[in-house]
Amino acid sequence: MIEDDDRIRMSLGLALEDEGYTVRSAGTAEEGLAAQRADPADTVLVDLMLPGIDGFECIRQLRRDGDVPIIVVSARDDTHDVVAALEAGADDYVIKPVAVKELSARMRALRRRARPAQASTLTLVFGELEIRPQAGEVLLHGELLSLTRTEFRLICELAEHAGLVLSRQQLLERVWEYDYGDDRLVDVHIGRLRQKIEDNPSVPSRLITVRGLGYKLQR
Amino acid sequence: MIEDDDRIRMSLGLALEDEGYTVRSAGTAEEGLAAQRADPADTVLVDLMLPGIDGFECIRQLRRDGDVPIIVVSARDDTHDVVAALEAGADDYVIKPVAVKELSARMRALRRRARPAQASTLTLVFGELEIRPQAGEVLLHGELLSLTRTEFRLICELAEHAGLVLSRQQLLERVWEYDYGDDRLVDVHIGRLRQKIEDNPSVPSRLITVRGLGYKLQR
DNA sequence: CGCGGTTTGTCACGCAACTGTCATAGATCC
DNA sequence: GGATCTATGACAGTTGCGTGACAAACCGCG
Repeated sequence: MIEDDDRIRMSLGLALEDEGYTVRSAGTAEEGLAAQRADPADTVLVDLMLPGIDGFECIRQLRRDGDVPIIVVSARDDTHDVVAALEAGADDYVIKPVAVKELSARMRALRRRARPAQASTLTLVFGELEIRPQAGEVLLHGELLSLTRTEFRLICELAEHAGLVLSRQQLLERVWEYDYGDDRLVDVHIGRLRQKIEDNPSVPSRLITVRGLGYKLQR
Repeated sequence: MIEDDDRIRMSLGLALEDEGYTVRSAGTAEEGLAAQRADPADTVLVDLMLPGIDGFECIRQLRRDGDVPIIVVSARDDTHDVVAALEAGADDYVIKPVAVKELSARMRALRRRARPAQASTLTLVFGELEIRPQAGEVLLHGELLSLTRTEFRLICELAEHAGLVLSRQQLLERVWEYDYGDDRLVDVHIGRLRQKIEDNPSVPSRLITVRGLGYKLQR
């Protein structure tokens, strides 16, 4: 929720939590946008009258970053504002004060329409290597590889953070869901993965060792 | 547009045509539903106060037939009605009299969210395999297969997410509506389904096992 | 209400594939 | 040159999957 009026933020936030939502709120567009980038919510409520960046611009920026459902919650009951907000990329526009039940129903209705957050992760491409987390497929030179589950989860994890070094411990946590574990285990699986995704496994070009730190997938 | 008041139908219809829409209208839910079945519109506007079948029931039936965007245009400004209409499957609710510009903007906003051409889920085609969820038919090489209810729901679920891996737990939830369940159960039914839809059931080419993850229907 | 046939869920078993461990060999750094 | 880090082959234990058999539940029908 991006809303500058503290009281509304408080009361609406609590009311929505009663409805079962988890609410995070920001007092300015800048804060809200940053929060949405850092850790995206699955629905955004935004006021139009904001200090600094105004609501319309805020909507446009949210839209540029992704296709999160956006509902305007505004005190202004004016056709021009409604049209402008929807044009900017909002999905719905309700007038304050709003019945929480109605807002909640509108959020649910909108959620039904929202694309199941896949557009971004459908295919990750790294040159000749393509990874489709949803489809459980990895292709090299256009050909389907047969990876084991561990190999698959490992490469997905690396691909989601392509270019960043992940330590063995991080990988153990995320792929194996171990709290601790033997670093060698990661090595072994990296090795097996290289056999499959590297053109020359002994001289890795995609799955890179960063000595002392961990591994990364070359962008 | 499903609306029983002739004057509103007239004026709103003309106004929307000015906005560039092609409008067809019906005076009762029965007429409107029939029209939508015969030649689906890409957005439906519906009043709540209708003679015969009322607006809520009309929405439910439209929803059962497909996922056309539905906007309620009602004179009643009542939270209960809004919530009920949205629960029934409507996507938006505006109060009469409504500014045409606003209605038009809401229609456009909704259209952005509408799944492109999934309205035509009449037949899902996978090579020689055709699935008609609405008709309850599955054809292989043009011939009608006789599937059990479970097999049918299973293949529909897989077909709706063709190319994506569905885990056994996901399938249990969606096909069986179990919250938990035995993974073997899914295996067994997948096996039975393969007997019917695979040319060589022991070497599946359509209904693919993704080891450690689940199953998917090959696009 | 009872009767056939069909559908459904459970189970146990066997095969194939996968996993983690270890030991050894190799690479890199200072 | 020694210390540290990484790669890899082999192996035994485990897991995941497919399947046939079977009993319970269901269904249409007389």
